[in-house]
Amino acid sequence: MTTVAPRMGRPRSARSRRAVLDAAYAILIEDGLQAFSIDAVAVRSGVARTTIYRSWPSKGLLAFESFREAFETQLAFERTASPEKDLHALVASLARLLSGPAGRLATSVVAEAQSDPAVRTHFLEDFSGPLRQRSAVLVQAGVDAGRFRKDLDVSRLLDAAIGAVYLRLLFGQAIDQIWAEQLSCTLLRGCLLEQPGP
Amino acid sequence: MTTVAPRMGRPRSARSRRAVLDAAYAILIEDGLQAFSIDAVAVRSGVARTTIYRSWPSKGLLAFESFREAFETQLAFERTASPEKDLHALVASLARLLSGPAGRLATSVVAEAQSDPAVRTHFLEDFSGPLRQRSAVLVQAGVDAGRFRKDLDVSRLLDAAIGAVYLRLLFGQAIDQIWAEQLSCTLLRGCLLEQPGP
DNA sequence: CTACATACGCTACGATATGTAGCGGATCGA
DNA sequence: TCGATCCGCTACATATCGTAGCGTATGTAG
Repeated sequence: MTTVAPRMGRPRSARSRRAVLDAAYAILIEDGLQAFSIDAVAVRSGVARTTIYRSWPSKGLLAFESFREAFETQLAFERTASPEKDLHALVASLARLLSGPAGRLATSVVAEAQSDPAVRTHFLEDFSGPLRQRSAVLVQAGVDAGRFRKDLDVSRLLDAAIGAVYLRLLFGQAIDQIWAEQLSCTLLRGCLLEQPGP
Repeated sequence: MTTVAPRMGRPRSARSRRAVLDAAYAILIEDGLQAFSIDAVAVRSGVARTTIYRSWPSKGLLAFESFREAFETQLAFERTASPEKDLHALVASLARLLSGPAGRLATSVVAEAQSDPAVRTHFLEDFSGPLRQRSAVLVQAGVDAGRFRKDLDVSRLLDAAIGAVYLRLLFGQAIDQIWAEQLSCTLLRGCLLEQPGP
């Protein structure tokens, strides 16, 4: 990706960088992964193709950086007095975010990751991992507070929650708030100590 | 895909068809999606490139048909006296199947589906849909038998179960039987009427 | 202010893949 | 045998990739 190390000579153009990322975003949103190529980004951004190659070694990593910008991880990691509500809010905000432009970018990145190991690595380490970590803390707090089962497998719960969202995303099915609520409810029943009434 | 309508004249060569599908399978398994192209399949199979185009309009649909063959849907849809065990068995068999070659093919197909609507449609209608339908019947049987909550949202439960498996698959994490057991346990706690002891 | 290091835009090139067209010969059903 | 269709082959046009080299622009260090 972009090197952070200080360099000599002329620095990279911030305007070009912006133009490229904006063009990549627009193409992925408007025309989809199929229309996404370094060539297309070069034309749309007005930046020379060779210049793009200097900053991004592959279209996959360019897509990832565009995705990362769009996904300004403002998920609901707030911890309130109610772990149940926190989980509802977490799933709901994830669903809301991925039902928008960021979701479309995410599908492209995941697809690219299947043929580009570098994309997979960045996606896991720079994005999915930290996000999952914060989610785990939230759920674990519910366990520690005695509201969730002591032996709850937080990791599997997150596999299920996050996986469900991605599943619908990748298969082009709508992700609305009702669906999110239903999902978190279904998952939550597996977390609560008290049994819901008949 | 392959037309079923009876035709006049010389029929399509079964040997060529086999060689193409075998080559596609081998390339996807051994070298991955990145190395998968009509060209590569033509070289490996010994079948002319133009001949391949006559049967498969895109590499995505070729990958899908190869996947479909590999995934000889022998999942555990058996219905025993224990809905819990049935669900465990279902998740376990799905995990076992996708942890093998079929899983690698699946990632390729899902990736292709992100840029090829035809692949997505076929995947959903010819594969995922029917499979999900059968799974739903199994889970619903547990509800009807009074072993699962009456108000269980079967559809969301399947989103979670299937999504979790795909999530790990797409991100290259191991899918073993222990993981599958943990997953179905976590999900099941949300299905049982009786509360597990403390 | 000058010198240097690097980025930029441009052109060009070779490699690979896509998808189509047409030909002669092969192979099946009627 | 006849006709329809398929197969393998060659050829072609287009697209994308990734790299190299050139002259010029634009920063920073001294």
